[in-house]
Amino acid sequence: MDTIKAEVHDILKKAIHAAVAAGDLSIAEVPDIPFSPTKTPEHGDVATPIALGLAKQARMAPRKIAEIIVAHINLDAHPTIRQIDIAGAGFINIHLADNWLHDTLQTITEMQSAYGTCDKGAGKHVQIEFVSANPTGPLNIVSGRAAAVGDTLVNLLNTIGYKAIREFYVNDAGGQVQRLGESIDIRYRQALGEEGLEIPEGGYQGEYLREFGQTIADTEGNVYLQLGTKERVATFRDKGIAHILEQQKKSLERFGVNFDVWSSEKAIRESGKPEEIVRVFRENGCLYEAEGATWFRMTDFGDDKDCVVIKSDGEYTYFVPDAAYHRDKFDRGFTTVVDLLGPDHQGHITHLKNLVKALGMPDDWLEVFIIQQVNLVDAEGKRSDMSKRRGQFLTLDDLIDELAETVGEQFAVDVARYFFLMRSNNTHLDFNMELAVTHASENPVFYIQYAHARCCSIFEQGDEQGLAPKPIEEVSLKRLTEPMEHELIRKLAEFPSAVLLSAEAREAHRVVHYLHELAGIFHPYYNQHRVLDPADIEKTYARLILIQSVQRVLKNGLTLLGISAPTSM
RNA sequence: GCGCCUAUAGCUCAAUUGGAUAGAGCAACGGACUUCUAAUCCGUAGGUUGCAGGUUCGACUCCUGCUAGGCGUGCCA
Repeated sequence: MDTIKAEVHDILKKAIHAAVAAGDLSIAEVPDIPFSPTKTPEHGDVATPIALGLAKQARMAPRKIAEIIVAHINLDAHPTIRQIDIAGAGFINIHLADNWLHDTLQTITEMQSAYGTCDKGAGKHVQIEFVSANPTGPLNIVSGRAAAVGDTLVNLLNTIGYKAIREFYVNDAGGQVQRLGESIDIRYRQALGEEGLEIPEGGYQGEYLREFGQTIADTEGNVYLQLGTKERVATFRDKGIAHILEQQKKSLERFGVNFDVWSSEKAIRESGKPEEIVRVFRENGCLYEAEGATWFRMTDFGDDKDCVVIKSDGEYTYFVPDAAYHRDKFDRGFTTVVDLLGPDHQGHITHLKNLVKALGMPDDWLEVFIIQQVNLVDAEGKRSDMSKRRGQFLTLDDLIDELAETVGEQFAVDVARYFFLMRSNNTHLDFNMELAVTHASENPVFYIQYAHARCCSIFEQGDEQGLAPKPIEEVSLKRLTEPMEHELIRKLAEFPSAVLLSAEAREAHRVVHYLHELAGIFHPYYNQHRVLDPADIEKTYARLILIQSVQRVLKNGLTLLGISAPTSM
């Protein structure tokens, strides 16, 4: 598709230049030629609104311009183009010759799992940082959504030629983990029978810490009571971080997400980089002292308030290690860095960008996206709130457990990933547990998987009937004459550009929709036309090639999303 | 108060970044299994794209002002 588009692009450009040279068209310069979607077959295979765009410059009616451009195309010289129409307000609709369709099938057959890849991002290194949940509790559902999106984005970027990695930033330093230590301390002492204790304000109430405290008490007894409070809390903090991080890793692995790099905030703080960052900020005049603290001039970057970077007690606020961490990313040589943040970090985006700017990194080097919140919706459609602090929330593991009860472990992961990926990043996602569990069979993910399974089933049946696929060279693809076959191949040809668009926009949901559309053409085709037809062997072989291609694209697409492609259902 | 996000069919969401008649899935209604898997298909119905202006050949998309909801908002990350 991309090569054919390039070819058509070239032909149109030459035609416009020829029209200008001949004096038929008077325009200062030829803009880039855009392509518009062709929603119906009548609009051809490739369409462009270029004539509409030139109307103002050329001071001519769009349809007239389209006619002039088309008049300068010699159809005989371009066998790939079967027919050119001018339609609507002045759209140029191009119908391609059938051998283009055959070339598409040829390409898919040759490339197999590589179909959809390109080298657009060759030589560029991208880091995607996502999840990065505090090591203070089990991963919640928003983290699950971020995990699915980040994981898929990395797949997409690698597919279009980037070298992309998954990175998790562990916030294992600072106030939050301090309160984790304090909370575990309370639970531990409670487990040993101490009474009148309460989790302090801002601490973690969750049941998981009660269990953890109990486990420590059971296995190690009261040895920690001999330590001073400060030392004991610090010990529990470190034990807690290690324990919870391990749980988080397990959850992510179960969800099919494997990070390439785990970074530690503690390590960053101890690396000397924060001091260096502060020095640079100070030298650049970004800092000043007030009220016993050190402030960063966010207002110099257009923000309405300055921010404290060093507290009056001498500790850094999160801005310093965050800036140092991004400096670290830059020093590691990434051409682009993508941060996927949770919904409660919206205000942090501009701060982060300002800090990075103050460190002299290019404006477009850092991309920040918010993965919006996930609302759990119950049977009545009522939204339930999630608060980690209050300890009432559904974890990613709970979600998969619950789905697995009905559809099994593998499909549970598939369904959860699909749900998380089906919406654009910054829309709030309503996750209807009841629907996902009780109406599992109506879930859209099965629609796509079922299409794949049906393809597999055809080959199984074919084998039994002695109708195994033949090599494409020995098949007469001209036998694919049905309009639906034409439509199917057009959709297959779109796959690489769907992947490219999705990756460049950092929007994984586009691939989901693409696959759903592909399945939406395949199922009706399957219903109306028999592939295996012993009465017409030639047609059967041609259709088997088509089905192989559909199966291949479905599988490649599902693999990008981390969703399985079952051979039977 | 200020900043960011969101508002599209009864519900949940798309719309290739300004293009042709705004599309899917649920839910509703009516049909199709002696034929490669009915987790499927075919059909019907459903809209002033929150409101009011503006920009232009053309607006769900961009600009301004409203309205409603969510998140955030100087020593948490």
